[in-house]
Amino acid sequence: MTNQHYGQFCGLARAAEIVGQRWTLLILRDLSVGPRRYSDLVAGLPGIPTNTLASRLKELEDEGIVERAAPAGAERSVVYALTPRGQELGPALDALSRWGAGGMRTPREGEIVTTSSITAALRVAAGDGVVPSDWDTTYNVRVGDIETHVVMRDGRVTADPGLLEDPDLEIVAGPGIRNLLAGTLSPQDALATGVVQIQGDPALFERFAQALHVPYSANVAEPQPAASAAG
Amino acid sequence: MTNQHYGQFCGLARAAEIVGQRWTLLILRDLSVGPRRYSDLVAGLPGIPTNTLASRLKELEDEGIVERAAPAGAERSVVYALTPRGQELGPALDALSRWGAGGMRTPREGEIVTTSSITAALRVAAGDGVVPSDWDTTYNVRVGDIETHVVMRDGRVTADPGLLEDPDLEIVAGPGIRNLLAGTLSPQDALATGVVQIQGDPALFERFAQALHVPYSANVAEPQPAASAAG
DNA sequence: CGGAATCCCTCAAGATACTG
DNA sequence: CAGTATCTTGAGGGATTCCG
Repeated sequence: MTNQHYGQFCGLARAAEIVGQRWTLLILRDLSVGPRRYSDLVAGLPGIPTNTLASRLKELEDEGIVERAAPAGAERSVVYALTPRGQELGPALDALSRWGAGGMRTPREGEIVTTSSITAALRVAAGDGVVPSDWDTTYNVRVGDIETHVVMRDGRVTADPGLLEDPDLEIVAGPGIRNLLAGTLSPQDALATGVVQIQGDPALFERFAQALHVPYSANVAEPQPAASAAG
Repeated sequence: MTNQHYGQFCGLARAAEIVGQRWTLLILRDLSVGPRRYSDLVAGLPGIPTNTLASRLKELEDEGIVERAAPAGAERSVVYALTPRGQELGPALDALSRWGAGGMRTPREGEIVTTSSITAALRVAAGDGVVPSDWDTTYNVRVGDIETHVVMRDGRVTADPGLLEDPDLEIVAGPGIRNLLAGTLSPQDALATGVVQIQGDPALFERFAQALHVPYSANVAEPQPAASAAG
């Protein structure tokens, strides 16, 4: 029983045997953004032991979920990518992300964001990725020292790591940008309070907030509030 | 770091901290079928250590995902149920179930099915649960010694544990019924090969197969085939 | 330098017994 | 019935070393 078998002929049990392994969901999240080298994964998953990462990658490869791209020719870097079977996990990862996002309020002590986490969050926030086809807007989004960009074009919205050369709008924020995307903070208030700073047309910022949404669950129990009458 | 914190302000990471715990997904699956007593859970999760179950239930209660129903009056049995926040996990559990089901072929050595696993699978197989509103059909479904029933009525299809008194169709099968629901085995072949036995109108059996579908991934890598030229 | 394998240690989880 | 107590095991955390 190496890999946590539950002994049940059940789709959820089979899924749990894989995504229930520590770090696996985050590895899959990073790979869902795009192919990554081993060192990229190490950098994007602070705290992961290198042997655990190596084990997970091997297991996922054995399961047909991840593939190693052979270091062809002068390229001396092994690249890991999701297989088609791995990509089929997308809807499940999205659903889990939404659920988890719905329960997020403020970052816990020491919690960080990574390029992959922001990019994945923006993609999930884009939902089906459909926007009005006459939108043609590019955004650079910086959260802390993380750099990503969003493009709305041809009726689609996409999010990817890195910055664009000459975006229509520059957005700089902290993790509090989550409240904007959750709808608990209006674009106007986000700017007025300084939670988000922009450089460019504020109308494009409203468009940004209009196209991207993360859930906000009303059913979250607050962990031990001050003993008096809590909201 | 008791409960596997990943240190990332990310919905998926937060979700992983909960559903990544061993047994948690299966506990949630069982509770998603309906409220359960401690002993029900123990019985439905063969192999779970009782202290692990107790820990999980406590953690899930602390997270606001599960609630203990107080043993009111003469009832001396504690009942666990999903909170609204726990029910919000439904789409994620369904997505994971579908993905896992897509990778299932035949049961591994010793794998079993449980009442909750079958019931949950039938619910997932029902998709959005919509059927033609003129269908009014009841089924008893036995898989091994597991007893469940399916009702199609008022345009909805539901699945629940236990048997009905006088169903329109009795279905008896093994885990191979999965191939019927996956579409890799026709209702006719299922009957002809004896994979499924029915008692009642075969047309109702075709309706059953028509309304319930589990995924079947074409992208599954078969585990270590004979060493020669593998697909 | 990127991509791991190895070592050691801790703690979560497995197994079983026992109690309110 | 609903857990707690105790002991054991092994996966995973952390650092270092090795290899190509």
